[in-house]
Amino acid sequence: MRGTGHDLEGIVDAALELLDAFGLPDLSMRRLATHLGVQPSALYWHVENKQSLLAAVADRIVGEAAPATGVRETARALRDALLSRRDGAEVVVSTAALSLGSGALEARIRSAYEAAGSADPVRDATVLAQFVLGHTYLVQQRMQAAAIGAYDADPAAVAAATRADFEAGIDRLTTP
Amino acid sequence: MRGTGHDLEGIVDAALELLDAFGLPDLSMRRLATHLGVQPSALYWHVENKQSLLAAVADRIVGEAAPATGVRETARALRDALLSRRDGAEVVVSTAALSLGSGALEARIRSAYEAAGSADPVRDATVLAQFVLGHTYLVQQRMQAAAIGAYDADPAAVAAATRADFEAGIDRLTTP
DNA sequence: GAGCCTTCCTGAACACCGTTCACTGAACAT
DNA sequence: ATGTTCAGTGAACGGTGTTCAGGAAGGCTC
Repeated sequence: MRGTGHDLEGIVDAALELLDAFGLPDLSMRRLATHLGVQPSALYWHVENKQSLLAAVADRIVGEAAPATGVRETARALRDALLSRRDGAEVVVSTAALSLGSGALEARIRSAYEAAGSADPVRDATVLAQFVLGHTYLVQQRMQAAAIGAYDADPAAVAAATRADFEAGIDRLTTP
Repeated sequence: MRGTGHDLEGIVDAALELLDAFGLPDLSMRRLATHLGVQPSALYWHVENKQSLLAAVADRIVGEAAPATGVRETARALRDALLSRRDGAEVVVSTAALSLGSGALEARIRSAYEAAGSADPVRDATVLAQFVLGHTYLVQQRMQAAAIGAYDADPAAVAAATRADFEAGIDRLTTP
């Protein structure tokens, strides 16, 4: 059903729904196809790979980050964007080499540094992007672990504590 | 054949060999079993999961980092340890929640901070560990991409440039 | 020495996975 | 009418992690 007219955008939409609902490990091409009312092989008309599909998903996640002015604000907006989708950080990081979903992320940080008059915006952006991605990946992993099993219970407390960690990090990294 | 006497340590050894030889995506339980001259199901007597196996591998990778004194030196030693194994950073990061392979990594950084008389060693260690892991993961990904296809050719040049990025990062993060 | 219990492994199966490929319609252009 | 392009089907291929009943071998106790 749903007959005709699937394009890459619609597929990415569906993938994001499944991602939020079931998480990255359970986001399979077969599941995605079923969700779109289509045979799995049909996806390969629109998409070359699962990898490239995930890259498109990563680009969308990064692209949905709220606009912001200033380096710190940009970093916060990007962190929030990754955290707003289940396994968002993992998707973006794992497709960083091709996407460049993290290329887009780094580019946004870089232009913020340029606007702020940095002496070496490329290096500054590289370093800050590495911190943002590492931090967010580990935080999200920990939040999921807290949601499932034991660890240290309350995810809200985890969110607050990690937010403070993040502020400490960008504070050190953005004050020369 | 090879009859009796496989323990977790030997399995981790074999897994590390396969990791270096073929990379993480091609490190399957079946391949690992074949490499040990054993049926795949035999592995599950020694190991609960593939995940927990990878966690043990991650612990080993981190544990092999050279001893070092000082925060910066510790961070460098850990980065080198992750880079010395193919896909080492990915293995450590992806098993961070359970391992805690990154727990061990963070603990080493923390004690370095304590020895240096940090006011808040826990937060400092968390932040620096997040940077080290994010940086190393992305660097290793890029180096592999450079080794395979295009990107920007020479891996040695990539190594030098990323090393400078790393120094810039730990410099900012370790000077209050 | 006989029986048992623990340790380690086999062999087969289950339910998936990403991906390929020949083929089929429908829509549109000539 | 005819041919081309778009979009999707259905079946298959080789691989994956994991489970489970069973079996062989060594050490313990009676």
